[in-house]
Amino acid sequence: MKNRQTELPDCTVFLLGKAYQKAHGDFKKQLKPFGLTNMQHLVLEGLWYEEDITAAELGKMLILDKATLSGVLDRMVEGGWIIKKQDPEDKRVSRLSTSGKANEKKMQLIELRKQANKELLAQFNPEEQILFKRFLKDLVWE
Amino acid sequence: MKNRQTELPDCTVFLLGKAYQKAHGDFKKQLKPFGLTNMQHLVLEGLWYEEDITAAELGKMLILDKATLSGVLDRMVEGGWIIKKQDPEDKRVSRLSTSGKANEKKMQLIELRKQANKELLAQFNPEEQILFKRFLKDLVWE
DNA sequence: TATTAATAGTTTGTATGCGAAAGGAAACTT
DNA sequence: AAGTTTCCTTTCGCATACAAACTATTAATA
Repeated sequence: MKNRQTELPDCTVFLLGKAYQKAHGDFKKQLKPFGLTNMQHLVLEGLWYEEDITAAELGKMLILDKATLSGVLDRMVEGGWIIKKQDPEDKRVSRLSTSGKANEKKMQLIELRKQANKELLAQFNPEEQILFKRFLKDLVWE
Repeated sequence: MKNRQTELPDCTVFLLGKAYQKAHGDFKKQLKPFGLTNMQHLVLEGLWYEEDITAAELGKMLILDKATLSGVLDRMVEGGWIIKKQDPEDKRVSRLSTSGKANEKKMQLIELRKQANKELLAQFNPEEQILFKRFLKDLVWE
């Protein structure tokens, strides 16, 4: 990663991708001991933020394609991280909740994310951190 | 995309991923008429920057895993975008070059990327643009 | 020089990511 | 109530990503 950017075109899309790649990779390593992927951790955070929601609602919250989410949820049910129940009111709907196994590690996993974010931004001063996050939010939500 | 971030944890890794997802998706749409994926476009840019390099060198330039690159290059050879030749000096090495079909569209494709970047950053003023790019570079290259 | 180590690429397996189409269910229309 | 539309989700196909194992080849060294 010591390859100076003199070698590369001044492309923000590229930079954004590589910055994400790095942040994603770093967090991935920290999650490995737990047997969770980044996506699975994100789903847990989403469900802890709002329990018993539908897959569609979760997808909206996390800005995830329903097609992507479908497979992720299946693997998480298999892995015993979440529970998926058909809504009795509306049979189209899957209601999602976290498992006991997941909840046992809740504090630990949330702390892990906080730490990862702190480390990611450690090289910036507080004002820069605020600014950077503002930029990202502006990009995501126009 | 009107889902305000009040719904989401203050997670920079997440924001970075979503900002990338959006930038990537926007550019993807613009590339579709050309029959190129974002990755394939990136490879062409890399080869126009430095022709006749090896897959390993390209991977280093673009910060790409060799396993990922291997498949991408295969599909690009199939699609007639690049030419892959075994190096006569070192039989392990593949030397890469762009095809005539690719070179015909070179100016157009480079312009497309420049436009995409301009649009991505359009909501920021010049100072903010510089700052944002600096932040990203700092993240990627520490 | 025979052996070992390092390098370049491919392959395999798992997990995203998304477009498109399909399936099932509920809501709406006439 | 039959027909249409809309909604939630899954499935399929293709394209990244990356770890790990493997092949082929070259370099290093004992």
